[in-house]
Amino acid sequence: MDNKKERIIHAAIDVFCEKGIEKAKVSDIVKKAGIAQGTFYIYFSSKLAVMPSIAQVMVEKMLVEINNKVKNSDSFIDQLKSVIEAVFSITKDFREIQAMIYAGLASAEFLQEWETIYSPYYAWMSEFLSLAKENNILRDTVDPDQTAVILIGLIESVAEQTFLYSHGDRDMAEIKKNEVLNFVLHGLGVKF
Amino acid sequence: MDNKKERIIHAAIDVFCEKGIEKAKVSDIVKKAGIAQGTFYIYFSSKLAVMPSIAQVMVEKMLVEINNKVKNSDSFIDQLKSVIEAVFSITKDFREIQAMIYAGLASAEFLQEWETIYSPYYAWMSEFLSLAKENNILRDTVDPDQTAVILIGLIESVAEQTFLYSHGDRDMAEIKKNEVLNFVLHGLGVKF
Amino acid sequence: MDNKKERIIHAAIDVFCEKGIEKAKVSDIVKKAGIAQGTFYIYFSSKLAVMPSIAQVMVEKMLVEINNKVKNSDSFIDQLKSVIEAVFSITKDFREIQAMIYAGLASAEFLQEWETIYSPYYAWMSEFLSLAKENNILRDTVDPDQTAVILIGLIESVAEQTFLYSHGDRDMAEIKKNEVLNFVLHGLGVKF
Amino acid sequence: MDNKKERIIHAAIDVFCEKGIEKAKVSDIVKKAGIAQGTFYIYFSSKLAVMPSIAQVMVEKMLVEINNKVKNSDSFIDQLKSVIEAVFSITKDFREIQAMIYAGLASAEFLQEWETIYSPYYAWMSEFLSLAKENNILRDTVDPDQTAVILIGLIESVAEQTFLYSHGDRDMAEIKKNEVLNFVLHGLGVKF
DNA sequence: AATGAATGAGTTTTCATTCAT
DNA sequence: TATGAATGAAAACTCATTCAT
Repeated sequence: MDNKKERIIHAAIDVFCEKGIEKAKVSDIVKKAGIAQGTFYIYFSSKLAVMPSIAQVMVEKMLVEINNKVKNSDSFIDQLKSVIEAVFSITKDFREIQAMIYAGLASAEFLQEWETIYSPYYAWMSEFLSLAKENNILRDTVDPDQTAVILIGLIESVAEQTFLYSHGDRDMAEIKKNEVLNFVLHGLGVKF
Repeated sequence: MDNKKERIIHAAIDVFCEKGIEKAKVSDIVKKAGIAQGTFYIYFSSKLAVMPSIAQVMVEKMLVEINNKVKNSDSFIDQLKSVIEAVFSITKDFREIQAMIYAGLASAEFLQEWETIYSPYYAWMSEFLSLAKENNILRDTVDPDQTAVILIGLIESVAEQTFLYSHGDRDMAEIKKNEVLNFVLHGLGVKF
Repeated sequence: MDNKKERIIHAAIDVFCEKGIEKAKVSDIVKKAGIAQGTFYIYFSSKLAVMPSIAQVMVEKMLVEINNKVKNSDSFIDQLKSVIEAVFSITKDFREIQAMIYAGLASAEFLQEWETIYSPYYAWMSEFLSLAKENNILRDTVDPDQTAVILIGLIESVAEQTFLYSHGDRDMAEIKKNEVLNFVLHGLGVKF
Repeated sequence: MDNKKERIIHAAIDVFCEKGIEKAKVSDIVKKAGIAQGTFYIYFSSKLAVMPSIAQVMVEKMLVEINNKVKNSDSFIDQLKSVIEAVFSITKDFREIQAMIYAGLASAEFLQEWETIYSPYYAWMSEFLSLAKENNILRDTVDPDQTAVILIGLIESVAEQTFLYSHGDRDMAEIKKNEVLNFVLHGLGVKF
């Protein structure tokens, strides 16, 4: 059943979060998933081969979080705030996973896959900017596709940096988010 | 000789680039460095303990590249262009290492060290912005420290994305750099 | 259907030829046989339990080949030539299987079975010699049963050696066959 | 030290003899050799990779046994008897190893090696026959190289068959040896 | 009878680290 | 300092066999 594959992926995410990248073992994953060691290898050829599936889940989580936070009725600025909130929130919970995925990219035998997996995320952001541009809220020179990449990279990297160095300092996160919002608003040339 | 330590660090960089974080072995590193297995442990207490040294080298490389490209006599915009050039250039050559360092950060233990290592990089950028702000080139609301983090994250992440997905497409890099420059100029509220 | 059992045996022969004894898996056999993993165990109690059936098939092949080649109307020498031809021919095609069966013998459990399986082969050869002896063609001291073992061992081992070390060299096979024939004729004390 | 490699090879021979092919484990071998598990892999890349070394030792054992038994002062017939004794003796003690080596040959990635390893054995036998031929003891048509192969194959295969099917029956071995001797004397056309 | 996903004990294999030289 | 063979605990991975369907 595909149920088993799901369980492996989610167990893998949990274990990586708890134990960190280096110390996570397949045996931990299967224990958490409640399956036999051998079953793991029916679904994934090796420990590394789970990564694309994890990335997929992370993208899904991100899109769900964004959709939960961003209300169509809100103003563009509020929507942007919500996007930043969403990215910070997911990054806080899954910072290690994100780092692991980046590292996984490096040793990629999967490059083609990664593009496919991430495209919905970039596509959403691009669409979000397109809409705003059509509504004449952004400067004319904004290219939605290019800017989507910039926005995602910018927000994620600041979020990572935030939760990496300021464990528990809640104010710091708020300050960072505000600073990001402010910079992005100017970067996009948002008309108030 | 300190020469040996250097050789270990550079061999480690090479091996991590080639094999990725999971598969790099101490035996590969020492082979490449041309030293004995045991010698490694004279200079580094463990395999992970090389990481800070690698990060250090990367930061140095980055600052050297920036100092080579950025001329004090240039206008702020040209200097910014040069910074972007520098970051893209280093990222192109050492993308895997950057990813690895991010992942290495995750398995912490060294957190304190990391901040010390990276601070010259952030400090340079902050100083760069401070100077521009004093010269009234930027919008008043720019906070140099905060914005340094934003700028570095933004440029690096786009650079990574560029070289990860568009192997060899030279035009793509140019387009991305321009787009980044444009966005940053607006984000900083640069007065032309 | 008994058809399935046949398919398993022949698939097993193929797989053992291709992969060798150590690396052959039940999963390979069932894949080749086009049946489910579990079905294997309906027909054979374990992986090793196929071996006797394989040996049986090999003996049958050998006897069929001999019966095809050896004509009753031929002279003894021509019949002997044909026997050598037959053994060389089968060995050429199934060298790996023969070796595997020898190895399989080692892990016994089935010793009794093996004797039963091989006896028709030895019996044929013994009968062949008995007839010649009755016709006064062989030296008086030939013991048909003992000599059958000698003859089979002799021909098979040279054939194996031939096809193992002289891949594709057709002349070599002819030379070896002639040498074997010559030696055996003297060994049997054949009266011309 | 090369001492370790030796110990692994001899432990491997012991274990294969005791446990049979299928059931021998690397862990058994290292236990018997008195070394660590990992040490095995310094000297041999896998369990199968020990085989050529084992074959080498077997050839050496055989030549030592032959040299012990065959006295130059003996008549050719007595020398031949001693050769048969030697081959039967070694086969009795290491039948499983021989079978394993044959099977190993089948899955050969080592074919080239095997020829080199076995050549001293064939060379000895060829030289043995050459000498007898020069002394006019054999029929003129004997080709020493070809006949060496025939002789070795003949004696070994009967010996294997003997110890496989007549466990403990000492008389049977004697009968077989006599029969082989007799057949070979005729085959070689030995002049009494 | 047939299936094939699941099992998990058993094995191989790895590799960071040590230590006698 | 430098060496590199040796270690062995720890991990990955295999695969014959079972069993619910």
